[in-house]
Amino acid sequence: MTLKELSNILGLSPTTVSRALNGYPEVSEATRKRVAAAAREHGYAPNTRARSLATGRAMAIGHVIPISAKHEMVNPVFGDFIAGAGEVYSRNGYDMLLSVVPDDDEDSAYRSFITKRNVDGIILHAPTLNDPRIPLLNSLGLPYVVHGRSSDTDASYAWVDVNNKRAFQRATEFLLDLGHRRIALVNGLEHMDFAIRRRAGYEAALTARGITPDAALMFAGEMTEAQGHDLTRTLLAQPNAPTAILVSSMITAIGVRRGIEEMGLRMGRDVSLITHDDELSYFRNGADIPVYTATRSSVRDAGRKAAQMLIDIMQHRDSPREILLEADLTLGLSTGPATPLHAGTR
Amino acid sequence: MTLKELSNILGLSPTTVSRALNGYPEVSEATRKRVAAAAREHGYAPNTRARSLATGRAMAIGHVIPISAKHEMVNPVFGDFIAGAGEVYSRNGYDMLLSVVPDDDEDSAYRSFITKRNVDGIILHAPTLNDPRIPLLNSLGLPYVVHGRSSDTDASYAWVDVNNKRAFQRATEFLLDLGHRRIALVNGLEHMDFAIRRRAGYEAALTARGITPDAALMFAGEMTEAQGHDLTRTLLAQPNAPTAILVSSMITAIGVRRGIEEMGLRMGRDVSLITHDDELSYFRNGADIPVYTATRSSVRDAGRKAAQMLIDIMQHRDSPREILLEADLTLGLSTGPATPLHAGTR
DNA sequence: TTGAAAGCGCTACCAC
DNA sequence: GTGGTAGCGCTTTCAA
Repeated sequence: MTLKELSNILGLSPTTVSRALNGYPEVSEATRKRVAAAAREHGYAPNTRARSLATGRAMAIGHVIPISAKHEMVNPVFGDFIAGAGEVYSRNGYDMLLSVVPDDDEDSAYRSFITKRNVDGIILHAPTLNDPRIPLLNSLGLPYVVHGRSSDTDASYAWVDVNNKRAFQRATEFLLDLGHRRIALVNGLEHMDFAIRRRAGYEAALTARGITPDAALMFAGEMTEAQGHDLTRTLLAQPNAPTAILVSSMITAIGVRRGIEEMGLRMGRDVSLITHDDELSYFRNGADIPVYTATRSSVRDAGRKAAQMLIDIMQHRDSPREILLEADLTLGLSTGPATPLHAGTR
Repeated sequence: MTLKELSNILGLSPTTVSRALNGYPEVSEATRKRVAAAAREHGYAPNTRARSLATGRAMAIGHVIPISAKHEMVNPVFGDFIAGAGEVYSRNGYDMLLSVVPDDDEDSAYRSFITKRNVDGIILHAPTLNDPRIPLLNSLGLPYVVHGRSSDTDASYAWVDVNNKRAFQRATEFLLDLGHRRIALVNGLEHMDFAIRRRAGYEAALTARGITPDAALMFAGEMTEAQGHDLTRTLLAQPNAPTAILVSSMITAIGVRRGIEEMGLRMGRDVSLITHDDELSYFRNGADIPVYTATRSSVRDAGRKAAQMLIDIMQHRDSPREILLEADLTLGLSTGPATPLHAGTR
């Protein structure tokens, strides 16, 4: 069913039908009703391609999802972000275009979005320190919003971010309050902006209590299970092992837990683990493990906010261009002590 | 840069330039070279919208990602599947359109894809028992491939699936080999087809050893951490507790682990856990926990295969319409005994 | 081997 | 308030 066919059925011109359907004011109420009814009856919906060719707007937004070229891993938070953004898009009539590319070849994806002209805007994921894509997009002149921030960039840009620094600062403080002094940090790769901020929060909390961050307790790497496992075994086998571990990713945390298990240690008794994800919904059961954060829901919320911001930008609506979300922190109580561990405890 | 502008620069007609760029045979080699060079130089790429309006092909494929209306959770495997599919799409010039919808309102997404005519094909995710979307899509006449299968459906359809039954059968056999007799199953919701097949595998393995599946040890629910945690506590507090737990999801397994920790039990000593995900990469370290599967990579592979199959269908190419992938099983060895647990062990 | 022109389905300008 | 019509940028006959 095309606009022309529909207008023939109605005995109206395509012009009028189009106007009626698109809410133009100069159409009589009676006609509008009649047109709407006929459209519904015949299951008419405008052809997106034709419309966007005529209007010049693609009514679509592009997401470039980088995957680690090495591990072929997709960061699970993207799913949450995408879900939040998708909600807002569909409410506003936008389509979501996804482009999954190895993280060593992202530029081409952006350029292709632009030259093929099939999106009106872009969400930029996983920004790094001084991210080169920001000046690239600025020069290309395509509206965009960054999911995260990029430290050390001169360029200005619109962004939505979770307060990673504050979240990690609070988590660290929590462990300090429990008496822990040797707290390890298992972080993401530190060219990623979020990882830099998380470390900053961790260090700030330690420093505020007069503890000098110990390089031997800080790790940055790909957020895989294996990484978490291997690091944990190494860490806990040290003569001066940490009593608590702060982990930057749910996936890595699985490996960390396994490492702890393998060492024959018990969570909450021998070692405390805080993971940066919402493992908290069942905390009510009186677990003796400190539990922290809710990034999954924060990330979904960030998706909603970023999508709305981008739409506002594209439609020249005035609204904030920088949004910092708190990670909806919830901390549990631990009954576990903070005694040092020794090699070979197992 | 439009085709017309480019043709003006070259002193050729748009027709010729179009033909040269699209590999039509009647263009002279010299012209083709000249055109290609100019296109590259001026960064010309055809406007997707215009092209697809002219050809009638959208050059895009739609994915409808259902999210649990209750939990707002996105199944992490979608990320892996999408990544695999995206790879194939971009190699073949297709865009990927994502539509994230609550699982109680999926029909509208399919219909909208079709009426708006912005995709040439669809990948159907998360099929249920006798999934109504299959006849719907058959009647709509849009090419599609199912990621998974739908038991009890008369209709025929193209699909790519992982061998869930065999994977769970093997995992169960592995636990049986270790001496376990009371093995719990923490499964996904059993209107989902994959969950039905997993249970079938579990039951088949038990039955083959003369063990009658015990309804008190089988659970089906949303695959959340909380679910895994609560179930595990309940399970292990029973007088006749299981000695091993087979878990259907990486996320749920996190909760199960926590439940085990909270009960004061030790993995591999008091209880064995097998999770359906690739926790195996670091098994070489001599963990004493049985470890199983590699769905993440299988799922990515399924994404690739499904995308290719859909493209083949759309381009009327002959190829298999049903692909069953093995889950790339790797089983570790457990040193854990299979002794019964008692309430209050903690 | 190349080009002119129609048309994909829609919007938007200009008349009435 | 309604309708005619010229494009949007491309592909695809048909003619040369």
